[in-house]
Amino acid sequence: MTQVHALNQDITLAVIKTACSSCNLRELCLPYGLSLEELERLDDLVSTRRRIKRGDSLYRGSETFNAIYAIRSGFFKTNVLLDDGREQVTGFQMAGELLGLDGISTERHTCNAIALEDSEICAIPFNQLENLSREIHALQKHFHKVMSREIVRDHGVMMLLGTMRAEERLAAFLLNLSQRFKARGFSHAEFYLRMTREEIGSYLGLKLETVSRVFSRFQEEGYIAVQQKHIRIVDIGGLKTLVNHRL
Amino acid sequence: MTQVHALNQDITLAVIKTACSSCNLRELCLPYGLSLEELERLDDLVSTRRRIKRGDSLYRGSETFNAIYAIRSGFFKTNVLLDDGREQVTGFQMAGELLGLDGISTERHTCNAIALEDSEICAIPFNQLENLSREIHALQKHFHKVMSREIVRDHGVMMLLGTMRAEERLAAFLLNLSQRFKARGFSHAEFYLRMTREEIGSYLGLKLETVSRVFSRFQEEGYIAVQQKHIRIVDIGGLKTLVNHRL
DNA sequence: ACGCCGGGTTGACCCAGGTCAACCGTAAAA
DNA sequence: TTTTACGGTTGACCTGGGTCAACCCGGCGT
Repeated sequence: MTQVHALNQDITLAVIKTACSSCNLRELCLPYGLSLEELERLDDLVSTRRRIKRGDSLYRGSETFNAIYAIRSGFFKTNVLLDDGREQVTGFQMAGELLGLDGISTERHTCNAIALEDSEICAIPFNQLENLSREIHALQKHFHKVMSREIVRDHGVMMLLGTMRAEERLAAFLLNLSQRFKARGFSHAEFYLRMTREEIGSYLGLKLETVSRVFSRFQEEGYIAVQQKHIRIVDIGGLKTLVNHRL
Repeated sequence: MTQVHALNQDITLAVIKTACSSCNLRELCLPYGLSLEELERLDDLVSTRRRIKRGDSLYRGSETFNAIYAIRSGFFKTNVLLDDGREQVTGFQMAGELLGLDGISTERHTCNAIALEDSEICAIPFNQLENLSREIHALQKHFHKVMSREIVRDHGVMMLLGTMRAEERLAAFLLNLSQRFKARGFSHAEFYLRMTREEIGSYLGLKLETVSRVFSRFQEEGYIAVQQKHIRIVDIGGLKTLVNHRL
């Protein structure tokens, strides 16, 4: 069993060995703003690339932390579980985004990262990243910005959870996804949701039935066309209006 | 007018000139884990100390970012405003905690930091902090941990806003304050709330009336004694039970 | 081809917490 | 000392979204 697993890993490593310097996500990801020479030094550091199958976890809460992860392809959710079983999805992450920043503070992960589709990740040993970022100013600067961006993003979610009604939350959610797909060169108007209604609900502080109902209402009112996980945004301006102006 | 202001600042600076190395918050704050020699280098960096009067803001959203702030004494809230006037309080900060980390990502502040009582802060120019943290390994490490801790904290708030009922939120809120006061050497069982019911409500995604009612109910049920802003926790175990076990 | 199952939709009903409004207490202003 | 104003409390009522339950649909395993 262990042997088979190890074998699989070797094959996996061989297949997807790819460098930051040739990764088309480098402008979204950690290498942003680095010179070619600096990029190569980062390459040396990112030795481990790994596939994660849909439903498997990249890491789990309470595991010891020693690396952060960049998503090469695929889609993840992070969640936190309460003793009594309640789940809070704390984020959805897509290609070019970093996972695991939560683990730095206590040197243990504080949430679970679960692949919502077959994914590939690059593991970046954190100690080495700290070492390198002491030498490469641009890397240090960018890493700090990435961490800070995460904090700002979380404040946005707090705003959403604390002051918005269901329709506003879902409109904001769709607009956010749309904008992120667009930044990755995909259509901003048409995409597949990788997560279930229940996961969306957990993220937005709503029940799955409410998510479903609001999607239906959005469709009736001509904002979007939904069919299961397929979303087409028909009236993006309408959604934007929904978010900011209380009815 | 400007002259008077400048004069006041001079006096202020003279009065509260104090070094990190002799600050009794150093174990909670940025200097954590530094050697004496390292501490002195950090001292050089923290040149500006400033008083903020109750109600005044330390910084406002969209101001350009160039320093982070350590609270020497006092109490702050941070908030974000929506176009239509809705406010979301994103956090309450007390002595030894850092403010302004949100500004790193875009080099502009993304929220307002407002003093809830007369306070004193130390401004730490961020560029210089980055420079120094490239030289002092322990400083770099600790700064990363502080940023990460902020992310973890925000996940906690998301959990609270996304899955908890009003009583659970308020119990969690009181326990959190209690624990932070304790860490600063104050009573963990008896303290003054620096914020209004409305601000608590905004932070917890509740209306001020609900906050008031739940406090009254907690009092009836013997968990706490409230009188206006004065809180005494009578049954800390009871509150803890409330948080984790859905009734 | 069929049945199963997990995810999604929809309806009927309910309740936690929001809303609106009256009133109170304390602390600063006059 | 009195006045005023702001924060807090409490009550009556309302409603958005939760709950419970039935049903639907599409993909997968047999």
